[in-house]
Amino acid sequence: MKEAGKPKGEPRGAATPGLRPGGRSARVQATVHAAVRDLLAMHDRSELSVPQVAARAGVTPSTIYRRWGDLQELLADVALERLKPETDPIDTGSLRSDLELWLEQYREEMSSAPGAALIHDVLASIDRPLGAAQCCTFSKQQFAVMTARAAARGEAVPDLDTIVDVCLAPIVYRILFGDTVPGAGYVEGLVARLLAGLEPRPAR
Amino acid sequence: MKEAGKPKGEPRGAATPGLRPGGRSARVQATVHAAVRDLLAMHDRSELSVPQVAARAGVTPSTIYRRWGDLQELLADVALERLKPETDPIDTGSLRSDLELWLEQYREEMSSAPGAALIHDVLASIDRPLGAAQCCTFSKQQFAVMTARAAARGEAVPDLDTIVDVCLAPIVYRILFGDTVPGAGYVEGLVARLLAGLEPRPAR
DNA sequence: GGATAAAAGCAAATAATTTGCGTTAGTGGG
DNA sequence: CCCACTAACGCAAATTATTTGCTTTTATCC
Repeated sequence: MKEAGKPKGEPRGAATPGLRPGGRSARVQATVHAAVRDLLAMHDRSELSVPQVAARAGVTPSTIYRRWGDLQELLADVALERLKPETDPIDTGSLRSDLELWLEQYREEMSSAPGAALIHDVLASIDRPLGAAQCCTFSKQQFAVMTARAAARGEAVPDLDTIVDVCLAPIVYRILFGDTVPGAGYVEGLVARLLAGLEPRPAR
Repeated sequence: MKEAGKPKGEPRGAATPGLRPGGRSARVQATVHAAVRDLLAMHDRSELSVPQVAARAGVTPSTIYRRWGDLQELLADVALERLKPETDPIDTGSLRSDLELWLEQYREEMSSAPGAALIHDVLASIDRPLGAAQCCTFSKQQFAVMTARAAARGEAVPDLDTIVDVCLAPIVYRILFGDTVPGAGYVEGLVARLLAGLEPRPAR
């Protein structure tokens, strides 16, 4: 029996944000995250357990349980951090190629087994569907940078939600549901569809 | 430690298909499925455990472990069955309204907490990403029925993959990633976007 | 009907998770 | 700078979940 979901007394924080930004707490978090990354890189994820992570991180299992709740939450936390973009999207001079480049790179990365695992981990978090939302926010922020630049150049730009719907969602959907794997030229088609709907002003 | 993923000796089957279609095996499967559904309807999913399901189903836990592996696999199996459409999509006379009706119903159902949980459960299955693919296949089969009817009426019909990309993927994406929740009129917009790309080629 | 083997039951062994309590170490007030 | 305060950690016992070896039941095929 895990724990009821209703009257939870907030024992576990979101881990990343500041519970006690200070020394030890942050140190433990970093160590545990590193341990997860290492173990994930070495063994198969089916042989990953909380006690194992704890041992490698040099903390007791109860520390992890108290702070993250269970393995899924911990994995989601780690995955979210890895999904956070570290740099702004490359500026190629046009929205079309900016999008094509970024989306193609995203597709490439998330089509791989480890990439898909990241998305799965983020989605698996039960107590915190916030993680998935944040993951989506990351992408939208990247799109926002691109459209801002495009708008500054005088290009007509689509809505952020529309970019997500037309270009990002299909990629993610196909990865998650293992539908026909997107091949070369797929991303170009999505972007073309997005930009084709620009001048004609679709209802929204 | 769960079990390695590579050299698995096929101890657990896909559960639903025929390992031993006959009497007892099928009976146990039905009982266990029912137990999961009942418990899921009663308590919160955080207080759902294999031993609990076993107790309610009147089987020993080891039976469940041997057959499904773990709780996630079992939940995925149950969810997949519930996601299987039991009837053909309603024939309203046009592809546009057929799609609008079906997608709106899908959106409505999967936006709810229990609906979203079904999708999550299907995706959570590790040993069997096939479940998710099958889930996608269900939807495509529904679309196939609609487009076949439309084609018989002489309507121009889009590709199945295109329907998934343009109409289904955005809905699922928004549900999973908790992005801005789709409101009224959302589905109509998606279908409009899909069908807009059909006849009016001249648009330039 | 009887041989065969898959699937289930049972129970002991192992591993994971929870929990109470004492200890360590950031944080804020004097 | 020192002290009180408390969040977060460590430790270990208690609980619960999972695995596993072996036996028994029961479909399935001759």
